[in-house]
Amino acid sequence: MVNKTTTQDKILDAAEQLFASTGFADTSLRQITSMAQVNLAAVNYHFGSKKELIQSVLQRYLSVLMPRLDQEFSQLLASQKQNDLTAVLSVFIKPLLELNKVQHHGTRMFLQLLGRGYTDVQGHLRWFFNHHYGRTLDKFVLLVQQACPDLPASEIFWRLHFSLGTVVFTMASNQALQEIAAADFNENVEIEGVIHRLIPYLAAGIASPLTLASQTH
Amino acid sequence: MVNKTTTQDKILDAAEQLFASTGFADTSLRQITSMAQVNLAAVNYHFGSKKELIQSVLQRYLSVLMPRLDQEFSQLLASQKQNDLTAVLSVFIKPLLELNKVQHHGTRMFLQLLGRGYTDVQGHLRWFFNHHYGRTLDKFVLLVQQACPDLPASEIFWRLHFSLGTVVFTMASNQALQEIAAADFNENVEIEGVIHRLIPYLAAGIASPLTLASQTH
DNA sequence: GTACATTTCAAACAAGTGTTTTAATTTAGT
DNA sequence: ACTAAATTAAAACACTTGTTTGAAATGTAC
Repeated sequence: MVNKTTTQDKILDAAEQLFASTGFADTSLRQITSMAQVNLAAVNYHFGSKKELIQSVLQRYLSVLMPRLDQEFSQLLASQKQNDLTAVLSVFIKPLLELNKVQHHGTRMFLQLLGRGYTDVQGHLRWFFNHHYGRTLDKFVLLVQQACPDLPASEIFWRLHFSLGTVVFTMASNQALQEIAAADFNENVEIEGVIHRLIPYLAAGIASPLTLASQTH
Repeated sequence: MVNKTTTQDKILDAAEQLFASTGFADTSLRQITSMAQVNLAAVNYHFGSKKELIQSVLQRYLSVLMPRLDQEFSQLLASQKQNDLTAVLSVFIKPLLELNKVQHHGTRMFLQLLGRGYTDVQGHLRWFFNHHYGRTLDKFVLLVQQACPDLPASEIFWRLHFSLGTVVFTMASNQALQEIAAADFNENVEIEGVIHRLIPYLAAGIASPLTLASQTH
């Protein structure tokens, strides 16, 4: 037997694709099982419920990505040299692009899914993520604080969430954006190109000087 | 008879609140009509369909906001002086905050709805917006281009969408963010405060210098 | 090959959805 | 006050959703 894909994997692959393009709420189990060419009941048999299927789809990527990120963060924290913001943000690039190895269109799909996960959110995904990977996130925040010693913690909080918005939104609507860019500017940017445009934008925003306005409000 | 609120308004008020907190897809007409204390069929009678109700909820704000913005943009375009980015972005502040006059928690609700509208999007809202307010949007893009003459149009395209992501995401999760900020930093920031933190962040990101990386990808 | 556990399958289930229908009621015009 | 239009009301409709059931099929160990 060559290259036997299990029922679980067929479901995960189909679900991933449909969730990314249609969202979690607007994708039915019947769509998923039909595309995966498995029986409807297989989802509940193998994953328990739709909610657990959603988590499994994300977990397939997160379980690879997050330990890698954690390791990179720890390494940067250990090296005592002064890290600038661009360097800290660039840590994401390699681990993210390596997701293409776990699945065919790994990076793009995963980021799009992550976008969906944060916007469709009813709560359980947010909890799931913080519960499993909160420690890793803390290391990242610490690195940003070290790179921006002049910014108060509250300001960094807001700016990191602003940045999260940029990333999440860009990735959730990545496909549409790339199509527009291709049509309007004859630009064929892969996901890698978007990431490289993103980092200087984010770095400039996060490190922007404190203004009088932002202090008095 | 004093202060008679029509059925339509009762529906709009309830729908607005539920859409903002639960999203469009996850809010049922029965929830809406029950909160509004009107008959279920009233939605289809007065608005035609759920889809049209969603558009009406947004339209109540957009029909006030967009003409005001359009006027401000035209005014800036007419004045021949060199506009810097912060000035262009600041144009949004006053018209946005004036939405509080059309409804009690106007600005916050509207921005949260707008966030939902762009993330839940199945397409019809995006079309609706571009169809009605595309011209106004073009003026804004022109102003940004004038403020950043060194940036190619394609780069501006990407950075404006990055910024859109920040705004949309921040507003969609505005309530949660304010609660966290209040708990962690003893900060009680109103919507106005968030906007004033947002503008320098966005301005710095949009105007960030071109790097080698962003040019070669 | 028999026995046991795992997996697949078709069908039904219970609950929820947006929408339509038909009749009752209220409102407005003359 | 009468008539006609606009609005409200309760009920049913047609459909989709996630989940469960119980029997058939498949795989595995002895």
